[in-house]
Amino acid sequence: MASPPSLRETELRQGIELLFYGYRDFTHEPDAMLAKYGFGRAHHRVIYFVGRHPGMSVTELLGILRITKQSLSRVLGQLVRQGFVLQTPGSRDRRQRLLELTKNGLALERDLSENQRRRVARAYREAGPDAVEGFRKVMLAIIGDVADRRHFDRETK
Amino acid sequence: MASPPSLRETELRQGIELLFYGYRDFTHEPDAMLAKYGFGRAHHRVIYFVGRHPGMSVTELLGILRITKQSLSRVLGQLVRQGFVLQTPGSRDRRQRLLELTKNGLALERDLSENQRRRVARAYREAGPDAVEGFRKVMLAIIGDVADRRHFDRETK
DNA sequence: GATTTTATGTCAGACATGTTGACTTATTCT
DNA sequence: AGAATAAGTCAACATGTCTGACATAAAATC
Repeated sequence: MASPPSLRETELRQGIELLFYGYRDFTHEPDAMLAKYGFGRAHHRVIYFVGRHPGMSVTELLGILRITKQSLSRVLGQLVRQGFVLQTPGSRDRRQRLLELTKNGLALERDLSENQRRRVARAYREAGPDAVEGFRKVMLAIIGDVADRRHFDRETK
Repeated sequence: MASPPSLRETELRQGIELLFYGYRDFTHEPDAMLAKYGFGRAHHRVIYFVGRHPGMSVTELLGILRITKQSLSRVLGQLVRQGFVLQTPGSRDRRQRLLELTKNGLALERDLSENQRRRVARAYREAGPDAVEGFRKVMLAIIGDVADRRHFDRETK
């Protein structure tokens, strides 16, 4: 038989599994809601980040999502054609297509995020403020990209 | 203009984004490693859980992954044919195909998980023991399925 | 012992999401 | 004028997921 795992290894394995199960359950219900519109998780991500950063450019969105523009193009095109996202040429740089949610897009965003907000809110309430602070610390440290960590610094604004 | 988000909403939105960025970065490097074998994230999950629960049945694995058997079948079939997973009929119930990793499978599992273990280890070290305890509490509370939460109760064994 | 349920596998077809590569258009920068 | 940038488009393909239908073997039940 192999030697039993050390306490440390057990701890790390638990961390890995918490992330797996947590993310699986975190995305499950929104996925089901999106399916009713014929959309998938990719649409949710676009709607979420456009809602978060109204007036952002396509390039900025690509930088957050880390997918190719061809992948984005399909999803974004559907959302624009179906009236959830509006594109307007940038005034400073007219090559840009600045993105924002339409009224319908805002409603869908609220609907989708509401579910995740509720889940996170429940978890935060159950776990308590100190645990929340610990959760934030660990998740921030898991995020490898320093630029991404910065999203969370000034974000009390 | 819309009213500014409450502190509580900002907090919840941060939680949502921490999970998005965290999971994206958590899976990014293993995904790249798997691509070299022509495998994807689904293969990783199978290898991981079979390694964690040697001798588990296909039904048990389906219960953890929450995908259909047709989806699993393709991934599992590749892993079996390429000699990473071994199937043996159950002795008690000979309908079952009990799953375990081969020598190659074990090596691949170590290779893949090592990356994630390192990332989690670094995050745990940076954040400190109290933060880790908080992280565990919050993630457990995010996991909706009570049966899944139970994985983590007795898991110090 | 006959019937039903369970565990697993398989085939076929579809869809969502992602990739690479090549090319176009409009605009801005040098 | 020429190079670089922002965005879009077309084509082809890989992966992972799904539904639906059906097959086989073994176990459980009536």
